Amino acid sequence: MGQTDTVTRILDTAEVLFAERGFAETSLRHITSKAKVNLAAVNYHFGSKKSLIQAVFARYLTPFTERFHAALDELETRYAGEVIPLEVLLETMARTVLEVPAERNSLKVFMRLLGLAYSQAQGHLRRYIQEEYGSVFSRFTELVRRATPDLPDAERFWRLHFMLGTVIFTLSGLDALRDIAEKDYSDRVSVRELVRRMRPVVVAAMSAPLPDTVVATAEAS
Amino acid sequence: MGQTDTVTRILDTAEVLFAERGFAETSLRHITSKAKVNLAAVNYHFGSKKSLIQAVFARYLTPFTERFHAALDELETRYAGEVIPLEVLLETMARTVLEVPAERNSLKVFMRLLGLAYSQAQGHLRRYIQEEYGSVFSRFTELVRRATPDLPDAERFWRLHFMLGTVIFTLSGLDALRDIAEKDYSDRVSVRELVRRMRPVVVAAMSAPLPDTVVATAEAS
DNA sequence: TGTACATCAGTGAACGCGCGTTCACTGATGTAC
DNA sequence: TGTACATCAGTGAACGCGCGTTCACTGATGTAC
Repeated sequence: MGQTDTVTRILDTAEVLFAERGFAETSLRHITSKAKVNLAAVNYHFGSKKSLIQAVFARYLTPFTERFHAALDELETRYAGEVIPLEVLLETMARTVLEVPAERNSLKVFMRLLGLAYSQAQGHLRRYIQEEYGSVFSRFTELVRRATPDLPDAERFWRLHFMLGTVIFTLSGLDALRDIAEKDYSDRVSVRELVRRMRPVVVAAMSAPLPDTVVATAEAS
Repeated sequence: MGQTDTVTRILDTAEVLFAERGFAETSLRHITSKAKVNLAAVNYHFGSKKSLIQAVFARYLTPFTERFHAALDELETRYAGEVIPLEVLLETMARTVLEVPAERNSLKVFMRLLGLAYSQAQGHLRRYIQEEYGSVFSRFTELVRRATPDLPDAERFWRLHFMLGTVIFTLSGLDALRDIAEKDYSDRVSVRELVRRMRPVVVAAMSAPLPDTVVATAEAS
């Protein structure tokens, strides 16, 4: 068994188990026994469990960042200084998000990892992701700013995070929600299908009217 | 130290630590030492760590369910068989959500706990919440159904959860987001202010056009 | 060409540690007669 | 009224267990001379 093989088997198994059960709840023993690899191999190849977790993320984030930058380059060239419409920006992001994990593993796993990373309050993970993701996300928000010139900056900030909440919550809690949807509505959805359903919702949310400037206590209509 | 005191100290400390660090990452030793209570007291009063987690939820959900039922009773009386508008339903839920934790602890903690509960894929917690408090949510979604008669059932389910994601993500990561908003946009918001900003976004999201081919996909209800 | 040594992926067993839980016990208060 | 017993919140120490990590080791392959 060559190095590449062992390392890959560990990463493949780890990402699935992490997504299924969370980081703390997944032991190295579970990973290595399922991957049919020696227990000590994780520490030999990655140094620690923490580094293994970061390595799992890197396999997604590095190609994502690369492709998203490329996609934005392409858009900027195509629109040649013109404002890129919001729908196009969102569509491009969605396409890139769907594209990258499709080459390796499922989007669900990636999103659950992202959701877990966000819900880790102490967050060495969030900091690590910020470093990998930061530049491409800033670039994206700047383009969104130009596409929504009537939105006050603070309002746009909050709405983007409202939508980030939608995406992360839905896709990271996917199994739970899918169980309920199937039980109550006989509705079996793929991740792709869900992302498609989110699109008009996100566009409508970003284009919603501004809240009333006067804070009223209870307005019935 | 009377029973009430010990039990309350455990619950008060546990909910804060769970919200900060997650369930698996918070040990009983950490809880009991911070609460200045004997380690064995948790198992004495609650039976197990799992039951303690459920008890923490019950302290929020029981009063919430009670008040929300009462608020819906009042609405149904007021509208006397007429359809209750979506805005009114959302406003009523928002008011109840804001009201309950204000009596005890912070809304932020409650939302973080909810977010954690949903992201546990294994989900004894989700099942517990569903069993104990499902009825009030069913009642609410039935009223939402009447207020949005043009939305397919499955679509409404997903959109309600998209919005649940917005609320949980935003309010549970409140401190961090608020810091960024203030630093970058000089925008200081209260929780009440944020909920006000969410209202038009949520209404727009629920009223968004259906995705292109949604009816064509396999779901025969 | 043969010999000696270096490198390195991989291994099996053990390490110490923190975990949730258990258990025999205490001491205060309530209750029966 | 006094005595005996019951109840119950709370305690201190220990239990067994699974955890991440370490370490001395193997065995295959590469390299120097």
